[in-house]
Amino acid sequence: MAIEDRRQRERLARRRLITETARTLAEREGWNAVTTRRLSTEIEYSQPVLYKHFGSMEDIVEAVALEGFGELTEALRAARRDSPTPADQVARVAAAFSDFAAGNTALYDAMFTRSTRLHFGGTDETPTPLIEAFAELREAVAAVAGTRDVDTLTEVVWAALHGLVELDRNGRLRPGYAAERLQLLVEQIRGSTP
Amino acid sequence: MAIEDRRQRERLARRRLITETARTLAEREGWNAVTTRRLSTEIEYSQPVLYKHFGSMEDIVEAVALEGFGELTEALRAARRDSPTPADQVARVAAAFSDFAAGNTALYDAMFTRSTRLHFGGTDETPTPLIEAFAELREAVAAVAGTRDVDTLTEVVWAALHGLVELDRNGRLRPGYAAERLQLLVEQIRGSTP
DNA sequence: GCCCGGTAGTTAGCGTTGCTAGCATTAGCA
DNA sequence: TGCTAATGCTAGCAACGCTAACTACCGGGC
Repeated sequence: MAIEDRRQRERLARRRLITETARTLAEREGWNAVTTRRLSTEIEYSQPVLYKHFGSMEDIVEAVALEGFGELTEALRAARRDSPTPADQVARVAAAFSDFAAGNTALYDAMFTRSTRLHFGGTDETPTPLIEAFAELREAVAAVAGTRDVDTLTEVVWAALHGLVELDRNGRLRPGYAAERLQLLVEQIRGSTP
Repeated sequence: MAIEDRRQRERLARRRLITETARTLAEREGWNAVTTRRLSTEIEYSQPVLYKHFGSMEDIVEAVALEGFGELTEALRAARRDSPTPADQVARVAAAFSDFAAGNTALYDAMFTRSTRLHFGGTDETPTPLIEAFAELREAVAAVAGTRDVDTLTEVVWAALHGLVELDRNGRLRPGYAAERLQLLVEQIRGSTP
């Protein structure tokens, strides 16, 4: 069985090679540059090899997106951990979210605009990385929610953060005021929390 | 010169025929169905005719998006006009925004995710429909802003509304709770306004 | 040690995409 | 009536996602 193990190891390694190459290529030249041909030459294999690992180009983006949600979770968790008081968590986590988006443009794109199939609720199971990232924000929000419904409030904050990122990215907001917007948003959420 | 007038009228009519066909086709079958070939057969002209009016497919989407911003402005204006008190405008306008997005899926897509080139600030002039739509929301927000900076607050609300629409649309939020989210958002913005 | 089956990986190609060069045809003015 | 210019078409290019069909090779059975 050792031989089968080695094969599976190699398969996994190549799968990771594909997603990592796709990601770095996207980060460097944008997702439009990530074509099956370009990606295959970049990994020094022929095109059909991609399809041994993924059903379609979209599946590759989805794999990258999932990886991104894992990293986002880590970033939010670290921000929460480093907060001096629970009430500060929202501000820290919000900033971490914003920084993550700014520092991983293409990755964020894969996570939030490029992958249509990563759903939340519904019948089919939600991918755990998605749940975990959301849960981190929820914890931060819960500390200042007061009488407000935590789930709803978290969704609103989540949406507001995403909206800010996306509109800012597309030049739909005044440049140079990102920090002010983020601060104002956090103030609205914190309300009169100590 | 009457002949030249007629020609220009015809050109304009065909230009509108293109954008309207693109829009209805997108609304019916999604933007993926709007290819240059499909669109050209739909308007009963050959492909190159499209390029006599627009530089690229993206330009067509942009034209549709601009039209959409005009209609959005109208919708927000009407919502504001029908508000019983100025303090109610935010809620009405927010609902109008949400309804607009729900009722014009493809159009909203063209406006907010499909058109990358419609910028706000910066050196080049911002398209007026964009300014006007934003201004309507700004008026509504101003009525409850209090000591908060109106521009920043408007941008935050604008972003939150967009984020809610987009995440909801992609199944990233709990289905069936859109109204609650919207209400909670408005409450945060209104604060303790009478 | 030799053959044989399954896997790995390739080449070549299909249908479709956005976009364009270059040719007809028609309309308007002299 | 004949010339010019605009109008609109056919045909085709390069690149796209994806797949069929073939070769080479590795590993286990006699």
